[in-house]
Amino acid sequence: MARRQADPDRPTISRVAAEAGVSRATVSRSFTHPDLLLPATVAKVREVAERLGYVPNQVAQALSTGKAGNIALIVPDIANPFFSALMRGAQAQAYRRGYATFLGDTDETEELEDLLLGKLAVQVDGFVLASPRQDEKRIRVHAARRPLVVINRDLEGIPRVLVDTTVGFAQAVNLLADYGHRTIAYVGGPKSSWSNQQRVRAVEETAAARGLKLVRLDAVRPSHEAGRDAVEKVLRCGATAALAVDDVVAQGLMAGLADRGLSVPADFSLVGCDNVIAATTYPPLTTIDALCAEAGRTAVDLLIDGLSAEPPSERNVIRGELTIRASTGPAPERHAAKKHRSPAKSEPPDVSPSLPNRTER
Amino acid sequence: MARRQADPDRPTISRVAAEAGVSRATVSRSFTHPDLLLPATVAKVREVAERLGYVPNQVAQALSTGKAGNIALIVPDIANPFFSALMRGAQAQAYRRGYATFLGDTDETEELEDLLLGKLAVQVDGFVLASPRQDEKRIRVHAARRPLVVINRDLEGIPRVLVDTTVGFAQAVNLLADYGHRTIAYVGGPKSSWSNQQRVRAVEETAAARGLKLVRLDAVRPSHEAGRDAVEKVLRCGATAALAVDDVVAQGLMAGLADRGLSVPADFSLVGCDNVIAATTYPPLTTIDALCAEAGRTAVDLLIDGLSAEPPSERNVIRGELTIRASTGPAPERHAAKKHRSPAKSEPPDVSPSLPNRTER
DNA sequence: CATAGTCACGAAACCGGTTGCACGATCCGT
DNA sequence: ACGGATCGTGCAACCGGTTTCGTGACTATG
Repeated sequence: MARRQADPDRPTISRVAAEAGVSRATVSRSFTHPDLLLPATVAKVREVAERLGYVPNQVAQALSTGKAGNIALIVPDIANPFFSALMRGAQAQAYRRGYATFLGDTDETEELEDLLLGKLAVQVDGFVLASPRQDEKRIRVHAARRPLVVINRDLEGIPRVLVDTTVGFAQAVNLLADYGHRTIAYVGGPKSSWSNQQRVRAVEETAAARGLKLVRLDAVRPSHEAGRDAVEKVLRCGATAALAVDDVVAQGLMAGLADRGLSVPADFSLVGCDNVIAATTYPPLTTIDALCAEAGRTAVDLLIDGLSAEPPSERNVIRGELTIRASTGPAPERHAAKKHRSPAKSEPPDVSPSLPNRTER
Repeated sequence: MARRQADPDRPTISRVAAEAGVSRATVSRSFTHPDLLLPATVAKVREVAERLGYVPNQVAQALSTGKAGNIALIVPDIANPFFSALMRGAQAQAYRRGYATFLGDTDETEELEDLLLGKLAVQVDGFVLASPRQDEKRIRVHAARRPLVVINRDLEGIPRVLVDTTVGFAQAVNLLADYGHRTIAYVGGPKSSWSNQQRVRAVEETAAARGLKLVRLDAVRPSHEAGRDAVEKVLRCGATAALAVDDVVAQGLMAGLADRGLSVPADFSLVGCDNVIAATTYPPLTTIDALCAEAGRTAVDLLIDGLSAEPPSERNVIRGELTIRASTGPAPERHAAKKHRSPAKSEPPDVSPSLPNRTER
């Protein structure tokens, strides 16, 4: 026996019980069900516990009760600012509600996602799974074993929070149309991404409605390089504006355009999505706010609420709206695009009928 | 009794033992000390376990052995790309070595840092504490209770990994001097940040050695806004180049300069630090590579190695070197700074001779 | 062929909590 | 004054593993 406990002087429930002259059960109850005891008893136990610096051992509690007091957050890529922001919101909320957070980075692979969900299962009371890359079947298997809230994937029967950017993308396409752009491009992300599919659809529909020519390009992994590499194709097809699946790709596009001597928004207009690095680029990106932090927070609330009560409202939609900054402007005059150097001082057209009034910066 | 276990059909060691016709002890040993058993027995148990889908319950193991199989990663701000990158490296390495990772975001406050270290202590075998904001005393208290590896703070007696950017900053100052800049600015970060202190010193020394005038500005929190806001002061003091405590601040400076119609590097040169968003700005930032992922990985290795063997090498220095990109160039001609529009195609001067060799501490 | 020494395995204690049940004390009604 | 609730607390089982110690079988030795 006597495997050494790592923290040797940490008092246990037995020590407190002995010191206070009560049983271990009473000490336990003083903390978990004080209403069952005499106030005087509770006070005495608490006093002794305080003096000894006793803190219940969470691992033992977890084993005994089956409640770990932990949740896990599984994301495809920590370094992607969208997920960083989401994690930040989620972790803070979990902490506020007394839960500690495990972190899993799946490196955008299904295998790791599956493995992590399996490995962490015992240690947590539930999962927040952001933008899963895995197929639906496996997700359902995991959801059956442990409470699980999904972010940005629409799975019937599983509690989920969805950031609806369709309205935002429609607004963006309308903005570009109002600005006189006739050919626009959409630079997309992974096929398996629900967000991407949703955005594609919104852009296609609105472009059709406004009679715009739309060119679709797909980036396998949504990265800066992917954006930069897409520029050539975008320009070749004659587009004068592009919408990107996220801000990172949009920033990549911006760099690629700058490399070719094109300036934004004078020569080309750009719209991102997420609003997470959008304010820090130059020029600041017009983008659809994905309310990442709120999504993370909501997912955690949903999960934790669902642990005590019955599973909560299943489909929670957060609507992201367009935030207009400086990367969008009037279409350049035809065939005068290159080396056109007027700072585009013209005001945005009055697009109010088709636009929200939210015009930051 | 019968507090309900959350995962009802998960087989336990007893079920496996019964099914295999052996005792629980034997099942346990089949996994932890197979050398003590007959190969045939091990094979049989393994087979049954496999069939039942048995996986040892990590919580029970933790309680019994005192080894949790978890580590915690405490950072001041998840959303800061430097820490994102670091976490990515750390988490991946922990996973590779069979450890799960807790995540703590301290929101740049000492209090949360202290609280998180306390709360998580039972659940983890050790901590990686990145860029602590807390005072040394408290850190030592925590280090005494649990193995702890610090990143970017030089605390005698505590295993630590330090990203030494002094050489890189010296190289950067020399580069600027060679380019003909006479007045340069350093835009710093939090006082409590070891990295910042170290960088200040390197810049001061090298600037003095090269006879440059140096202006120091401090940003309380290293953010984009802080960088942007610093531009006015920087310009007012006549600097033609600036070094920033990190890439985020540098990017903020870039935006502020652009707002004033100044272009980089033609009118002003800029150097960042970390090399984490540096390649994605436009123009790409000259920066000092802080090898974030490597730092995270090293810290985790140090920590885990230290759990079995005796505490490892204490002071581990990773040297970050200058990465020259496009944000640095020749100093503009005097009083001709504004609206100067030559793309500065000149090659960087050869900076090697004036570089210091190893300026540690 | 008796005895000591190995070896593989099982019984049971233990990690540090929680909780069902029993028991004794107090309180109440009649 | 007595019987039955009610209440506060302790006993002991339990969560699911690990590990010490002991035991019986088998082997080696004299």
